[in-house]
Amino acid sequence: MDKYLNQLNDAQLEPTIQIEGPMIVIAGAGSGKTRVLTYRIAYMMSKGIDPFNILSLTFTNKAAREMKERIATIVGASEAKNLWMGTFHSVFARILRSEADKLGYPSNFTIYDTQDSDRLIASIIKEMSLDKDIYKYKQVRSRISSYKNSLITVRAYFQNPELKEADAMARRPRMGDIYKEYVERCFKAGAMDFDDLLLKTNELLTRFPEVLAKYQNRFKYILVDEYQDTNHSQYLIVRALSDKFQNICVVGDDAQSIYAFRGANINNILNFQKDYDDVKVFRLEQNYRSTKNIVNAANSIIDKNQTKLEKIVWTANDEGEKIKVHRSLTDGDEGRYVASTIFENKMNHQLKNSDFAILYRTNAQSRAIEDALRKRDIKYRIYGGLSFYQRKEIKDVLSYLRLIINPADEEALKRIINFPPRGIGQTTMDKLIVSANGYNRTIFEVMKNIDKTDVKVNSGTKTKLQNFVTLIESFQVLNQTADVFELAEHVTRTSGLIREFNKDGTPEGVTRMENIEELLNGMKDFVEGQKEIADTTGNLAEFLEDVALATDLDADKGDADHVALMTIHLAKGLEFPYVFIVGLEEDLFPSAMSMNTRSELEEERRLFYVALTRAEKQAYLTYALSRYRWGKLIDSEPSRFIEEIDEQYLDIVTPIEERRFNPMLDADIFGDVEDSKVSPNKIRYKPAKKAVLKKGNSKKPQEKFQVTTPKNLKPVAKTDGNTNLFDSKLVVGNIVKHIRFGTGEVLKIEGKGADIKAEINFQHGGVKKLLLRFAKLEVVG
DNA sequence: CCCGTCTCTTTTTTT
DNA sequence: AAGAGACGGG
Repeated sequence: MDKYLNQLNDAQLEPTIQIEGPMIVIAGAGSGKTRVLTYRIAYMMSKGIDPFNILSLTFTNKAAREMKERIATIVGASEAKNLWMGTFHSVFARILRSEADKLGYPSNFTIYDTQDSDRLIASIIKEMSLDKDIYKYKQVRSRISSYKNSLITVRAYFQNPELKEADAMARRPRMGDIYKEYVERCFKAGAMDFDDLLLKTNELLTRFPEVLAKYQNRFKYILVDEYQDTNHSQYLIVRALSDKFQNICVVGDDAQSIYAFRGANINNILNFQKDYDDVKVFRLEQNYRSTKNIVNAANSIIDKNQTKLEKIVWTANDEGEKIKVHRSLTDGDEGRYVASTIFENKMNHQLKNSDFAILYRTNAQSRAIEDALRKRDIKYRIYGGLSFYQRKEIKDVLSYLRLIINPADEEALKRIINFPPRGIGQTTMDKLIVSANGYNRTIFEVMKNIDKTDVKVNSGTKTKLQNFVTLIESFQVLNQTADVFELAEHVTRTSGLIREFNKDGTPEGVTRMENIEELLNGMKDFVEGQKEIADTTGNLAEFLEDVALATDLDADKGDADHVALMTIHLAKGLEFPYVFIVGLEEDLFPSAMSMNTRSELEEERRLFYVALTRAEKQAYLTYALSRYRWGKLIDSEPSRFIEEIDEQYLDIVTPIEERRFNPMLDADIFGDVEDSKVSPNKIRYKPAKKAVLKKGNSKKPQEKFQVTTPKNLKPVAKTDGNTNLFDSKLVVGNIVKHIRFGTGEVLKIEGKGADIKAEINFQHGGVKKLLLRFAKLEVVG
């Protein structure tokens, strides 16, 4: 153990060997906090503390797994295995399963994901005949979510006139009724949503003192990582569990609090010292990750925030390169700049793809970057976005499995009862739902006992319903003997899913089949893996729970060498030698949704801080002057965050080739200016006085507006044939190739911006007008 | 009841 | 640009 402790500096060592009592470690970015947490747990175990008594809550399951592995190498795998480690959601889901009966839930309750919740809420709104434009299901869901995270139960809601008033003011007086119905329907379906996993844990610990005592005694030592991102519900769980022994160690960085949108309360960390007596406070301020330029630049940003704990992050590392700031004309150009910069860096410095990360504010931004990377043949992987388990075909398979272990699961049932099509339509479903609500039974029960109910359907439909029930029941029988993989294979074949996805030979159908195959392989791995672990049964319920709480980060297939693409939120806790932060534009980052209040803006700024501090050697900030958003090309202006960085740390680069003129685009952007329809000011271009744009670039931005008119331009010859022409320089006379129509000659180009059309005379198919935005054309001459 | 087509909305971030 | 809901023909 000593050999590990010797690796720590004094500031890190102190909290590592402080075992008893409440304590907080305020850990700046890159200050080695994971190492402190890891060694601290190992140290505790080396001092004889039973791992069964240690609960360690992390932000992702991946973080937990890695930490566990690391501890295993120090104290031995058999000991480390007994640690309780995981996210709030996964740890307490596990506890809830074993205590479920106390709350009236089955132990095999389903976990509803966001999509399930959305669908249920949407159908409730419909059943209640409410106006769906006023009661938007996503808004309703997030409202319900925030009630739950603040521990406002349905009863509490109705007891609080202020809440009712607030919803009534927002023109949603029925909010409470929807909430009530939603909670009841979840309960009846034997389902908990993400927020329930925390809310029900609180309920369990408050209503059953003996249960609370049991877990207090079990978890004598509690550690919470990323404490700045805990919400009220999580806060109360931690308080309750740590109340008896008060051995609570929280670690976090208020400057990296970025989850307020899902209820995280930064005050949890700011006020921790008031919550417990004699709190020991430790600060980790030396950054080991990044260069001086990066650390100092990040400090200069976070300085602009008012709400923060005082700390000084510093580094003994090299000065390093300045942060490069790059402007592009379009998001497509931005992608190409990133791709070519990665390409050059790899060549010049012998780097791997995995040395690079590209971070963005919104998932939608990945597309332009992907295109550029693909063209450069740079391997990449997208993290997050639509995760594997949320894809339609995967959710379909999983819904069958969910229904097998929990036939009450309403959302799973509704999803698959008519997929593949079985002739059970909406009309029948509506009747079933009404009846089920009337009898206070589940839909499945009503179907099963259809003759004893008041449901009026014709005999054909009745047979179809009975066949479906029989199908599911036959799966249930098989589940007694088969493992997850065998069962799922049988289900996909017998249910007709495979046939359904196979029937159209479209590329889309092929991808779907591949995904199902991947899912089955994953199940096989799961089954194999479970055989090696003694205390688990490897059953279907466990697989589904893993899947429901898996993050995309968890599913990392490891070894492949790829550039990482992800949102900044997902990048928290990670580090990369080279980091590109793209789309640094007003309304995008900071997001237009989050600049209305000071605190929202401060959260965006913390997000930027998180992004920048991921970089070890070099950071790039890029922005585009115009970008496609919801299908339209819109102008953007550089993010205020660029200006907020002390300019001594910046290097403004905008290479010549990236400033090349692009007739298709520029005809529109600049055409308006020349027509004087729009004053130059309205083109949201930073005025020259801004330091950011002045420096390092002899060509002043304003000059660009007078550069030229489209007709003066000679089209640049295309080199790579695959480019979508909208990004390129199509002119009259070009010979192009279309996937369906074959080759043809461009006769005319008309329209502006997103609506640019080309009239093309195809050899087969004659003259067509194509929207260049969509047409996949290749220039051949 | 099914399915294709059209229109409309929607996009911030995630366990 | 993609999904969800509405609509209408079969």
